[in-house]
Amino acid sequence: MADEETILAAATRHLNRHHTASMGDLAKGIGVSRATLHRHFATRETLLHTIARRALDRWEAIQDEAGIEAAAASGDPAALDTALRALLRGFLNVVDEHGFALTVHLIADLPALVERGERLEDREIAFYAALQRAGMLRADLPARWISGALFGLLVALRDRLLRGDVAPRDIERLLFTTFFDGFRPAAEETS
Amino acid sequence: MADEETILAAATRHLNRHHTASMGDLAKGIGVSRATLHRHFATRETLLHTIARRALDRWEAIQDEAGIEAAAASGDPAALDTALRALLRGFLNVVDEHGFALTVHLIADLPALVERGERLEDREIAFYAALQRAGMLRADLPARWISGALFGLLVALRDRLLRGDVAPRDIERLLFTTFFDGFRPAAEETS
DNA sequence: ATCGTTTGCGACGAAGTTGTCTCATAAGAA
DNA sequence: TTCTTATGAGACAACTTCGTCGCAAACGAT
Repeated sequence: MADEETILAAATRHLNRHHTASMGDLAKGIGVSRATLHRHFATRETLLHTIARRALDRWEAIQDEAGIEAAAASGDPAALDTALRALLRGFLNVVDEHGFALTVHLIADLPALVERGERLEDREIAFYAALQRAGMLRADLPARWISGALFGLLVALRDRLLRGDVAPRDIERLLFTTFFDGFRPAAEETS
Repeated sequence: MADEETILAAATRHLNRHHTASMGDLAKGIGVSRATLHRHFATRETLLHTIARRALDRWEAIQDEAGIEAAAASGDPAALDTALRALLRGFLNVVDEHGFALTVHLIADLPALVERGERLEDREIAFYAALQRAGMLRADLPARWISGALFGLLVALRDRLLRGDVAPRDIERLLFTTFFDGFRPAAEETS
């Protein structure tokens, strides 16, 4: 019953909703006793850091599976485009479990994790910069802002998902078209 | 020294950084004693709700000053465009003080505030819908998603501001162009 | 100078949380 | 079955936070 991975996922989902949940709250939400929770994670801090580490693992895996480094190195527009879309789809796959806005605060006190997060972010920003050089993304905006804006869109998407305002099958279209095109109507040839 | 408005603003800024700060932490961060803090706000809950109420006040004022209701009622494209830009600028003015992502969680336990937030959100969504009808915003996306995405962009902007990644004077341009145009490069006539 | 107000400081009990422990029970493998 | 392991329930002290209080000092207006 007590698959550690299961506990972590449940705890993450619960923390997504109630950021300040105590160990007792979490145990109840997960469906295990507080003692069991403590057997798996000696400390509340340990649990939080484990969750954060797992989120970073996922993030890194998504980047790797999308092949952003190879694509950036190649500079090939087609490869870059493919990698970008794979990256976004990877984020969408975990958008419901991982509270992106939350993760950052979970690790604020552990320099090693903070630094690892920054490395992942830098790697991603370098990828966006490559996309800009290849003409696949606007070059008149900082690559760092592209990263930040995408992050914000994912946060918003997750929020809307939680509130049931958007359907899961729509999120890919919403993210892609918003990220690429924004909200200005396509210029039409007015007759 | 103890202007209540000053205390609220300082507490808000501090909570933006440390979501779980105790009354002692807040008092220290603000620069007053814990007793004084309790004299102004009997309970931590009271303080949080006051902050949330203030955020809702600001939000409503921004909507009012932008004149989104009149613009939506008129249906006039020019008026709608003016109101939209005023709305965005209004948000930008408070983006550094108010943690948008935070506010929602502060009021989660007070139905009256939740409801008020939903009313403001609905009013804004009606405004976006009017913009869509007038052809000023894409009509192929839910107005509710427009609202959410804008929210996400503001969260991201605030985050980048806090981290010093973007300059205050750039945020208006970043927000406007991202919101309207996204990150796809403008189609160029390749020679 | 004096009075009234506000503030900081320190203390207090009440309440909640944390981490540890014990014990009885349930589950599973040999 | 029997033995091993994992679990739930409960109790425990240590710690933190909270809300309140009393008191002395600082401040401001008259």
